[in-house]
Amino acid sequence: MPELAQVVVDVPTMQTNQPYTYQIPPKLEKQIQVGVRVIVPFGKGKRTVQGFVVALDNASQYEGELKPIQAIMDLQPVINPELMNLSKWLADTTYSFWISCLYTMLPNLLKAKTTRIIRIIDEVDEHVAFDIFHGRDELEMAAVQDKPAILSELFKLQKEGKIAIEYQVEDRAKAKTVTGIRSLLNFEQLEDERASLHANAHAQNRLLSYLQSIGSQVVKQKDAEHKTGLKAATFNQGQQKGWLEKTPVEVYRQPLAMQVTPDDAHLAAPLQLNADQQNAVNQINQAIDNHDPKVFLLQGVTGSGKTEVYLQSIANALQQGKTALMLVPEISLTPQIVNRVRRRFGSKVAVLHSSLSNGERYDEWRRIERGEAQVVVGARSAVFAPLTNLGLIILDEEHESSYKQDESPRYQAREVAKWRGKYNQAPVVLGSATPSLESRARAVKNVYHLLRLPHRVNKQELPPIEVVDMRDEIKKYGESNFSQKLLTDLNDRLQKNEQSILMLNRRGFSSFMMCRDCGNVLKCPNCDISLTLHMDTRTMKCHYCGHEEPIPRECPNCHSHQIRYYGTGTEKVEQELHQLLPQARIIRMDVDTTRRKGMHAKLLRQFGQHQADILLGTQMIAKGLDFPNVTLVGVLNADTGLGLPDFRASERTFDLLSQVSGRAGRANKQGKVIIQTYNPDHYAIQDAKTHDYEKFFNQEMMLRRQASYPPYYYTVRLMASHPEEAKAARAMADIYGRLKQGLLSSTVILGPTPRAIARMKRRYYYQIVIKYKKDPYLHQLLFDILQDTQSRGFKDVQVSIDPDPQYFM
DNA sequence: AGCACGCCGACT
DNA sequence: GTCGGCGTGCTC
Repeated sequence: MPELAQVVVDVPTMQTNQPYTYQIPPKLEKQIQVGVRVIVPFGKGKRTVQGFVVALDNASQYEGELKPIQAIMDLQPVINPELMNLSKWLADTTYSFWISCLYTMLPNLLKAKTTRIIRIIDEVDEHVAFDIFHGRDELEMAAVQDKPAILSELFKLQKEGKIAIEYQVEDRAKAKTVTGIRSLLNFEQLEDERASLHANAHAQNRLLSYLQSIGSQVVKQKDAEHKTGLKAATFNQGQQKGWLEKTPVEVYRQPLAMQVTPDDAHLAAPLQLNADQQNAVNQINQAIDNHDPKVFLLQGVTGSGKTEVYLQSIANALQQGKTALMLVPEISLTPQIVNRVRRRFGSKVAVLHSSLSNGERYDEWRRIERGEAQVVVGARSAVFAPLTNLGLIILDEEHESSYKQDESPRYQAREVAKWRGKYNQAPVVLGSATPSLESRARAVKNVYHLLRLPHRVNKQELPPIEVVDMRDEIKKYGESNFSQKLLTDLNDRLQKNEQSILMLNRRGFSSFMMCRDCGNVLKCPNCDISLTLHMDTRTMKCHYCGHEEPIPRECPNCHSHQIRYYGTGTEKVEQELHQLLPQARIIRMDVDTTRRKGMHAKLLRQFGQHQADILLGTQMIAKGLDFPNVTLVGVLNADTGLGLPDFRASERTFDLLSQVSGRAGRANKQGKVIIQTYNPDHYAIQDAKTHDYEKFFNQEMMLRRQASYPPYYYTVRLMASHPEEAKAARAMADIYGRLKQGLLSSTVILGPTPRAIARMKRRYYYQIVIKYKKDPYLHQLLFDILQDTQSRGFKDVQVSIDPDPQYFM
């Protein structure tokens, strides 16, 4: 029996980013396992924290006295051996805390909430008892946290021993329960009860029979009522008479209650594959069967039937007794795709949406963890789904930037998927119509295995794309979001009773209030950014810190009333469209109209049922939607992303236009795409127009090579922030010096420069970008820098490191 | 993070 | 002379 446990504690700092050794008390030694959560004393005082057991041991190098583990939170490990290994690798490669990585892999509910409670333990004077404690004998620390006067008073009382601070670690993970019943008597005893009943007590008589029929089982009371037709009151009588007892029964919450999970007997059959699809499935299946952790890049034009390839490969993995993980970008985690997987695999499927409540997410997670679901579909964080015996991992739309988490731990789900593939000896399939340059370049070098689906399943041509030069339009017809060409075609579709999709590209775009007299733009008081108008709440909001203020009636600078709203939001476009095409029925989809749970699905369903003629939306409508009656797709402003100081701007624009084009003419009707732009000659737009990925790839690779960007170079971004600009700049200059000295001369260090949005949440940001091919010193040096900046000499400076950043701005 | 220790300025 | 500010270091 091991006597010691190595525990990673929930204190996310660089200094505590290591396991601590604890004694295992004899009464806990049978229950303790690697991967369970524990409560341990940590530091001075009575402070306790949650932690994870990461190893069991018999000896420790630590000289001091070891404290004992106070309690175990889990009966079974919540982190299995694979995820334990993964968490360590994740912390190392993303420069983040081990504890943060462990929590990232689990549903939120397993993160403990610690509360500090102040309790009166001796006589205090009336002022304290009433003004601070409100007549009670305890108080939550959080209530007085930001009141320094009270805090210092409490501090004194603590010194005098009149109050004490208690720490409570509270486990929020609660299974949902309903009332269940269980018989307290055996068959004969129940029979005896029956003998003493009145002859007309039919209900009770029936209850007794029912109790006899269930034996010692626990049954949900609702089910029992349903089965017997008896009322709750009868069960209460039974309880009073001592026939039965009520006991909680654990149930899963019903996240998709509205959607039908088909009966496993009525699952949809696989579709017939074409030769290319069959070849892809064969190769993937072979890798599954041979435990070959190969990475496939499945490059297929929109409508080429990638999803069917995924589904049939998953089916094969299941047949081999293995499990499968399918990741899709959040934005395309639509009911359409989810239902398709459910129709094929029924109750074997677990879905991890971002829109699940914490409780629902916890329930789905437990279904996976207990092996009740063998197929998981989900967005980025589902890559940590606790599936065992993985046979296949799929990443759909692998080029999507949402696979990278933009806060610590800044992991790239694609890399995590590859790690798990290797660990499980399972193939990984990266699917895309427009692969990221990184992935395609690896396929060229045979690091990945390229599979192509060059033909659309219905043999239909890709829709013709027409590019409209908006500079000409404005000269001829004045300012409008709609070209004559687009209006004519929209009208035409209305006549034919066909549908259209309009997309407003919101990237690099802001809608703001500006004064026409003095040019003053309304800005956030905390951040270096203009406020955005939100009509739904009638406020101006800051997208970075959440600051909110009323819409001004006059300019705060010159008090002119000529303050107006600029920029194009979906709302404004919708209004304009109503004026231009009064007869058209429009559904608008953006963050405002889809915020409420289930609205996303509802709006899409309405559009699918042709309750509207035009679907107007932001990027969220570009992916994965498949409406057979849509024959026109319009992009109102194709190039707003091109102007951004971002080396992936062209790639993103090309992807977006290619994706959105795929929405037109999916069934047997010929579709058409109109792209409005101010940069009609840009290669990203021209190549999208001709559906020429290869040409775009070659052109973009050339530019990346010239400028030493990925995939030719790796990149890391360092950011430092401080409430005072000079302190942030100074810290960064310091870091620059250390990098310059410690790294190879072939490594390029850019900066330090203020970030594009230099001030956010009252802090100033500076950044450095490092470009390198291979630098053996980099990894350790970055860790050293993190360590040092979090201790001395860098007071209040926050430093963070972003490996392989998605944006440089 | 949260707490203690220890070193300097401004008060009873 | 002490009280309390904050910079520094440690938590098994």
